[in-house]
Amino acid sequence: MSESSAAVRNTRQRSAVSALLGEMEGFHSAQDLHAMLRQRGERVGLTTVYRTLQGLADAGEIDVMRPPGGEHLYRRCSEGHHHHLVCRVCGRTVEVAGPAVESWADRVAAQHGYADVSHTLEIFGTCPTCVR
Amino acid sequence: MSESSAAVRNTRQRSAVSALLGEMEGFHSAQDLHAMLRQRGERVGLTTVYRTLQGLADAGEIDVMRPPGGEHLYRRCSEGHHHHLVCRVCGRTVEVAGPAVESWADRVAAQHGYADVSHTLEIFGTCPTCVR
DNA sequence: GTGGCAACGATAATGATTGTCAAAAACGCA
DNA sequence: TGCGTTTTTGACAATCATTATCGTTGCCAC
Repeated sequence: MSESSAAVRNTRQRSAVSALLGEMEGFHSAQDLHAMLRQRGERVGLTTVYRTLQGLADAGEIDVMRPPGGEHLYRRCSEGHHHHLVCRVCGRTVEVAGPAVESWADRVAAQHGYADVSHTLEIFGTCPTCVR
Repeated sequence: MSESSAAVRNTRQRSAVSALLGEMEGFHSAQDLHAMLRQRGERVGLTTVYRTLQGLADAGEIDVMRPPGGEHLYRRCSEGHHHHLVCRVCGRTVEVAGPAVESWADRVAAQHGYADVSHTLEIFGTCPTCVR
């Protein structure tokens, strides 16, 4: 019943997922990542991949994006809070920071008395390459 | 063969869905709306509700929200482009406009050469009532 | 009235995510 | 280092919103 028992253990599978994310560029779905691990010969269950990704996301170590009509995509990205500019065609992604937006969201929420504020923001467009 | 052949027909079901949305407050899922129509004795298929909602959303007549981990929610709301501040607990929703955010998003996208820009933004928090 | 064609709708299919639970692995401690 | 406890794992089943199918219905133009 102690509160110190919330130990997170180091397991082979957790390391594998984390390592894979470290080398990957761009966003990938849980199923994607699972398939890649399999190809490498890592023996990891799909369930575990989901759990690990969720854990990492909760811990803020990875970023989750939910494109319209698709599965969740995960990516290791820079520490601070930021958003994504995603190409609608090829998926190319740029990280963008918008301090003004953050403060605006907080301000608006506070005005209405909302507490514990968070937000999601994605920008979609067609990247220069795909425009042609 | 005229270009006017993209006729949208007036059907009982389409009217029913549209009318229901007109009287409802707040966001509701497709399944919700379908159940309500059923209770009223309107005979409408679930498939049709989905199709109709999609059509209305494409036409910009209703608004779609995709809360994390849940189903799509639909709502008839004001014409212009706006965003939502949603209570994480009770779902109470406030429409908010953020002209600064719109222009910021457009500007950022343009800087990176992205065209045909759109974006999604939702703010989540705990409303005053639920905080207590 | 009638014919063409879009809309409907019951049902099945899809597919990502989550729940289950026994077996395996990791960590703390002696 | 060895052992018990507790977390974690993973194969499989379940869930559940959404989409596809396809024969039938009914709107609308003529």
